[in-house]
Amino acid sequence: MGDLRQKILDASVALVEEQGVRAVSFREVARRAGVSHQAPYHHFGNYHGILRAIAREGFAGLSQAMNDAAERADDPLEALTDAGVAYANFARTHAGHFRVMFQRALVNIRDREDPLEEAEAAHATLIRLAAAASEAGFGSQLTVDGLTHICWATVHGISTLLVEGVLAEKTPMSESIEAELVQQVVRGLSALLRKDSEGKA
Amino acid sequence: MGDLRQKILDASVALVEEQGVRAVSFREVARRAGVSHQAPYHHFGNYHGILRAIAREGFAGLSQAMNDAAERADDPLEALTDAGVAYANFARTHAGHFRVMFQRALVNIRDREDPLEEAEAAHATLIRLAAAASEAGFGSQLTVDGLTHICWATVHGISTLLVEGVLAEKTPMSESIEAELVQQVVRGLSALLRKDSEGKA
DNA sequence: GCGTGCAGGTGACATTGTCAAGTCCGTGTC
DNA sequence: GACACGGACTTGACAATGTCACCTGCACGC
Repeated sequence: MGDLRQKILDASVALVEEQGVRAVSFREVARRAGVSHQAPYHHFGNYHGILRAIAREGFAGLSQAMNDAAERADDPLEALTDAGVAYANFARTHAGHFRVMFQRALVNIRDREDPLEEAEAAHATLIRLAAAASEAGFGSQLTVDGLTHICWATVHGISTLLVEGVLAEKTPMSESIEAELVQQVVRGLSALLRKDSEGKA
Repeated sequence: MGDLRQKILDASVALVEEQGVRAVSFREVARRAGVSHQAPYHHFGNYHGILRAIAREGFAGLSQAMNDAAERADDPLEALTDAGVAYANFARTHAGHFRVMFQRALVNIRDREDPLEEAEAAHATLIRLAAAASEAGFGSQLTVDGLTHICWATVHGISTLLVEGVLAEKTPMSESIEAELVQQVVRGLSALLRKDSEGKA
């Protein structure tokens, strides 16, 4: 029954979601998993090991969500757009993972020895999709890099604003309103890019 | 000589900058300030009190940076754009504050009793600038809310990506490259908005 | 039969946030 | 001048945390 590892991971993610990263304690997740305070240590080495494992899981899921969404689209800009929506929706529905993935002090994605391959794969997907859209003529007044960075920044920004509840005027927002906000922002940017390419033609 | 409070605050911000929020310990900041482990308690009530004070300071600075930048511009879109650049540059140069400001588990901006006025002021500035730009015809295919959210998301996104070092291919980026990236992203979006309004005219 | 290594447990240690008392000192007020 | 008072800071204690060193089963190869 090697499922203790996963059980600990799930308990940790749930804790991050409910009370933030600070609430994740080695001993608390052990308690929730019903084992001794040293059992997690055995699987993850140390505290950062748990966070790193969460990030791995998160980036793998993010990659898959983006790729799945992009595959179903039939135009490079739409593929980029749909992947962006998928990115933000993944963040919304996996707040626990997302909070851990992008905090350098918790997980160093770019550790010289032992970089997070899952993160690099997700990054590669983004770059590939943006390059395809750029090549197809979208965002013609921007460089490839410029297009990539604008798209990433916008999608990442709406994700963090939602995950941290910054946009909520009061009390938590409903699921559907959050989903609409994502559409508004990502499709809005997409429309600007499309119009830009039309103007050129 | 009531400067202990500020000294503790500065030490805390420095710690966040260097090692992340998790490194901020009541006792460590006291040690750095050369006082007993209970001195900070006296000024801030509890651990979250320090973080809250950091957020206050941060949002006040952010507001001022945005307002100063917007004032110098002579066109509503340019004002919005310059404020966006100021937002991201404030984040870059005040990473310690920025990390604390937007984490709900650390500081609840929208606490029902005792909301962070400084944060609300910054929010109001953003809304005012976006509304002015929208009224002037920029982003004509977007609603006011849509324009606000896209701009905020993009600017906030590039800020967090830079602050957390996600964009750095390897080792820390140089100051000037980061500054260029901010310009690229924010002015890029601005250009898309301007072009959008031209098409309509 | 026996060693080896993995999965997990026990107990200890320094360190943390917080509580409950102190001490010191400047500022009224009588 | 004596005295109460409250703010600024200290000391000492407590439970909880991450980590270390070491122990217990137990499956496997030979």
